[in-house]
Amino acid sequence: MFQLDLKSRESIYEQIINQIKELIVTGVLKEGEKLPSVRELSKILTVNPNTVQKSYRELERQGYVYTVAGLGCFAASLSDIKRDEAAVQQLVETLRSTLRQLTYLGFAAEEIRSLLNGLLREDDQKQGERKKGSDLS
Amino acid sequence: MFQLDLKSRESIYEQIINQIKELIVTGVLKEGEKLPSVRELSKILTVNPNTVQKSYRELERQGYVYTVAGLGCFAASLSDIKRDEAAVQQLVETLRSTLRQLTYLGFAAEEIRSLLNGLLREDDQKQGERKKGSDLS
Amino acid sequence: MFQLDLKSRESIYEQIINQIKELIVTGVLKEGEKLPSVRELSKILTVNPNTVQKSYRELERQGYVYTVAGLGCFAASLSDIKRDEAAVQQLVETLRSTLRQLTYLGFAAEEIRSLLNGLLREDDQKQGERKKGSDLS
Amino acid sequence: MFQLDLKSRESIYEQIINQIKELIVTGVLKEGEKLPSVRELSKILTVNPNTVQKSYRELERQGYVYTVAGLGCFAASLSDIKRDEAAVQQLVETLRSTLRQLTYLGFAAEEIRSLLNGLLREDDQKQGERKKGSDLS
DNA sequence: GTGGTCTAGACCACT
DNA sequence: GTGGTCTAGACCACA
Repeated sequence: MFQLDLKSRESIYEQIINQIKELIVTGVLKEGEKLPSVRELSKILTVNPNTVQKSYRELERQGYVYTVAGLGCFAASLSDIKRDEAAVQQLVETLRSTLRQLTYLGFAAEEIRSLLNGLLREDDQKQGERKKGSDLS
Repeated sequence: MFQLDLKSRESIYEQIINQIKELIVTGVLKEGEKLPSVRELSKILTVNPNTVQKSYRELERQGYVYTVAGLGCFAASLSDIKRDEAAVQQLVETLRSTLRQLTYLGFAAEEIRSLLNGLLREDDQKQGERKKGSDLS
Repeated sequence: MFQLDLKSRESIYEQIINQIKELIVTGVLKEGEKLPSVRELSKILTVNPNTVQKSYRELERQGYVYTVAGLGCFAASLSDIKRDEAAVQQLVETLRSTLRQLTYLGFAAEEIRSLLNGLLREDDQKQGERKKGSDLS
Repeated sequence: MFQLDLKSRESIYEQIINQIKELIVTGVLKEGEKLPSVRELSKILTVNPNTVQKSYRELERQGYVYTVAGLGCFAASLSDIKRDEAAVQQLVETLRSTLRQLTYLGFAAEEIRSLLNGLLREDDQKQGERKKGSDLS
C-alpha cells in the first residue's frame, strides 16, 4: 500500500501525505472509508506514530480526511478538499521556479515543452481518463 | 540588483544562487564580468557573509562562475554551465510532484495545460526570443 | 430525532447531551417523559452504548434527567436543572476566549456586536419568546 | 511575558498561540520584530521545545508570524493575518453553542445580554480604544 | 481500541 | 546559533 523512501529529500510525513492524497483522489480510498489508525500505519511503515499523526493532521487541515477522536480517521468527500488559493499560488510559484532552473541549465523551450508533455501524459494515464488529454495550446 | 524575500520558503542562499543564475543566463552579467565580492554582496543584502560564500561556491561547482584567488569571482561562459544529470533529474521529479499536487487539488488536465502554457510564454518573453514558442502537444 | 455530525470537532457524547438538553428545555421532552433506553438510542444513532451511557450519566449529574432503576431515564422538571457555577464560569471563559479570537482576526467591535445580536435573535426565536429581545447595550 | 496555566483545559500550545496572537494584535510585538527562539521560549516556559515549535508553526500557518530557517521567527504585518472563512465559521459556531448552553442553564435572554455587554467592554478596554464602543443593536 | 498532547532526547540544513 | 524533522517513550479523554 505504501512506499516510503527514507533517502528521499521529501520528508517522511510529506511522503505519507502525498501517498494518501493519491489514494483518495484516485478513488482507491472512497468517501467515508476508514484509514489505518495512526498506530497501525506507524507499525506498517516502521515510523514513529507522531510522524503519521502529523501527516493525518495536515490531511485533515486540507480537507482530505476527517477525524473522529476515539474512532479514527476517514476519507472525506472529494468536494471537501480545500482549494486553498495560497497553496495553489505556491505550487504555481514552484512550477515557475523549476521551469526557470531548467532554462538556466540550458534546456531549450522545445525540450521543456516535450518534457512537460511527457509528464502530462503520465498523469493522464494515472488518472485513468478515458478521453485523450488535449495538447497544450 | 537583488530582491531577497525573507518570508519565502526558499532559503536565502538558494535565492542568491537563482538570482545570479538569472543575471548570467539573461546576459546581464556577461562572460568574464566580475561579481561583487562576498563581503560587498553580504553588506548589500544585509546577510551573513557565510551565506553569500555558500552561494558562490555552489555557483562555481555548477560552472556558472569561476573564482580567481585574490581577484574575485567572475561570470563564466554560458557553454561552461554543467548540465548536471542529477540536478536535471531532481528538477523533473519536482515538476512531476508539483503537477500531481495540482491534480490532487482538483485541477483538470485542461487547466494545468493552460497554466503551463502561460508560464512558458512568460519564459519565452524573458529570454527575449523572437520566434513565438509553440504550444505543448 | 437526533442529528449527529461525526465530522464535528464536538465529541459524540457532548452532541448527544446538547441535543437532549435542547429537547428538554424547549419542552419537546416534557417533565416525566421517558427517554429511549441506552440500547435503543445507541442503535438509533449507531453509536457505542457506552457513549450514550456516558451522556445519560452527565445529564443526570446536571439535573436534566433522573434515572429509575429498572424503569429507565426520565426528563426532569426544568426547575431541577442545576445552575452549576463552575459550568457557568467555564462557559463565560469560552465566550471571552472566542470573542478575543474574533478581534485577533481583525473583527471590529461593531462587527462582533452585530454578529452577537444576530445570534441572540436566533435564540429568541428558538425559545419562542413573544416579547422582542432588547439589544445589547 | 507569558502566563501558562498547566491546569487549564486549553492545551499548552494553544495558550502559547493565543498569548502571542495577543502580543502581536495589541502591537506589543511590532511587525518584523523577532520572537524568542523556539529553544529560548521553551526554557522560559519550562516546556518542551516541540511544544513551542508546534505553536510557532500554527501561528505561521495563520499568518501571524513568518519564519526564516536559521534566523528565527518574526512578527508579520497585521494585514497578513488570514481571515480564514472556515476559522471564522467555527468561532461563530462556538459562540452559538455556548450561548445556547447558557440558556439551557436557565439564563434569561436579558442576563445573557448584560453578560455579553460586560465582556465586550473588557475587550474595548484591552484594545485601548479611545472611542467608546457602541452598544449592540 | 482511537486520536491528541506532551516530554526528552537526537540529527540535519541553513545563517 | 536558528528552525525542521524524527524517534521513543508517556498520559489523557473518548468510543
